Amino acid sequence: MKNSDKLFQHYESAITEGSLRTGARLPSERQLADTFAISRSSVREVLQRLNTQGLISSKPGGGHFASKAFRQKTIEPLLALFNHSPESRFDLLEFRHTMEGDCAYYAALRANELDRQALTLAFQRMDSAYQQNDLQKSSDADADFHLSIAESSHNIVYLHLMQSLFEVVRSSVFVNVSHMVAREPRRDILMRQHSDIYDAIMNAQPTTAREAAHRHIRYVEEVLSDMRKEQDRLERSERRYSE
Amino acid sequence: MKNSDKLFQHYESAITEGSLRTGARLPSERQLADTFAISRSSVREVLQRLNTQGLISSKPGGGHFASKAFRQKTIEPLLALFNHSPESRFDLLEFRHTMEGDCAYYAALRANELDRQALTLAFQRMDSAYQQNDLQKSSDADADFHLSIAESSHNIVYLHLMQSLFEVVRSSVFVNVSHMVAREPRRDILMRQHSDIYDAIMNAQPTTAREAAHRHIRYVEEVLSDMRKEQDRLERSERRYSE
DNA sequence: CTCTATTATTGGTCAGACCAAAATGGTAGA
DNA sequence: TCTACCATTTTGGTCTGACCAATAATAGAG
Repeated sequence: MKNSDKLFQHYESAITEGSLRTGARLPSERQLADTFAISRSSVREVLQRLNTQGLISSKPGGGHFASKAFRQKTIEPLLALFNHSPESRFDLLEFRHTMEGDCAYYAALRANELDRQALTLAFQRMDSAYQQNDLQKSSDADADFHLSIAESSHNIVYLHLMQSLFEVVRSSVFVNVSHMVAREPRRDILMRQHSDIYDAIMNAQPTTAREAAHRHIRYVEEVLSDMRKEQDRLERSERRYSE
Repeated sequence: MKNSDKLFQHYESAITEGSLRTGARLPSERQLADTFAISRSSVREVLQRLNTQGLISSKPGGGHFASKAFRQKTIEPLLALFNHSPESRFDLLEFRHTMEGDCAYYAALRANELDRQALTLAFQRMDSAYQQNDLQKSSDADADFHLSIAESSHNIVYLHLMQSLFEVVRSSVFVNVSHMVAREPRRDILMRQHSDIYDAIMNAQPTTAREAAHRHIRYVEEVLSDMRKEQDRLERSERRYSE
């Protein structure tokens, strides 16, 4: 156990446990170095670590201050990716194109009676959510529907990945379905596509199911691409006005 | 924007996006300080930050390495699954069947000159490893080859998942290639399949590449299935003797 | 007492040094 | 030819002392 770790641990627990109230100022770097009997360089490295964990914030010339103790859970790797390279969203869709197709294929091939019941339930919930025009509920039900398909595929890897992906999608505003269904024609088209996938699986037609899933993802891809262009235009016009 | 942030950002994205492979070694602190024109202290503070984010791990006297813990998190639950329900290995192969096909497809579609060079290098290394009959080296080179394909696909999600999967494969004894290549005819067949994929990508024939990849995975599936039956027989006979 | 200008303190950065662990390379021996 | 061992170099970890710019504290002028 390194000596500097003692300092880190001390303040980590002090802040997360609340014994250091938010906004409280830490001793100066030189003082910390003195009291903990380590060099200032080491102190600074510890402070940097606390900083990246969001436990403190630093002001040049001012000091280091305990900040809100919310410890951000380690970011989901894929999510981290999305946050600072937005174009990767289309990479995700490209991958979903691959995956959802085969997933639906295997689901149509293997779904048993229990799977069919669960799938039907998810489908009906999604249908009513769409008709109620409840964006949040629609989005959740949509995810549930796709997850049910993954479960019906009886392949643990597909299920696991689908869960992870929707975790990402849920927290990524852009890819979220809720923005797509705002316009009615889109909503109907989407629902029709879902219905196609559902029917193919229930009728045990693997190839048809795969094709329906492909069509679905391709459409989502198109809509998102359109939305992106729209947003770009919007931003450009805003820039024009602010100049 | 601090100057040292450039360094942080550089390696943060490099690791999350996968352009730095798991376990890859970063330049030494002194060298980083030199190339980024900042002091070694600042470099160290950045490295500490990367460290607390779990992006790198450091060994005294050794170096700083792109951490595998990061990617493992995506797949951790999957890994646990593998260990105590062996039949899920075939689920993994089923998924690879889906993924590697399209991955090769996009690689053939998009590989640029740099990708081709890397791919060629990986292919040659794998070839010589197979011929030397070095099981460990073959297995590593095999993974490298498939990773190079994922890189050539220019899709971050594919790359990320492929890396994660091989992390699993590496730690799962069974699916490891090394057990397959023990028999010479299999080795030759595998190498021939790899060669097919390689050629298709280099000749920019997406559909051919996808089919070659499918054949490859299907063969792996068969071999593993045979090996499993063999092992079952072995265990049964052992039980007979021990009774 | 208020406002301002000076001073001290603080974080941010740098350069140079030393240590111990680890990797490297070469050499002697089998 | 290959292997085991040792010396050298490289690397991360730590320390010291210095300088700058932003901030906070203080003293002095009004």
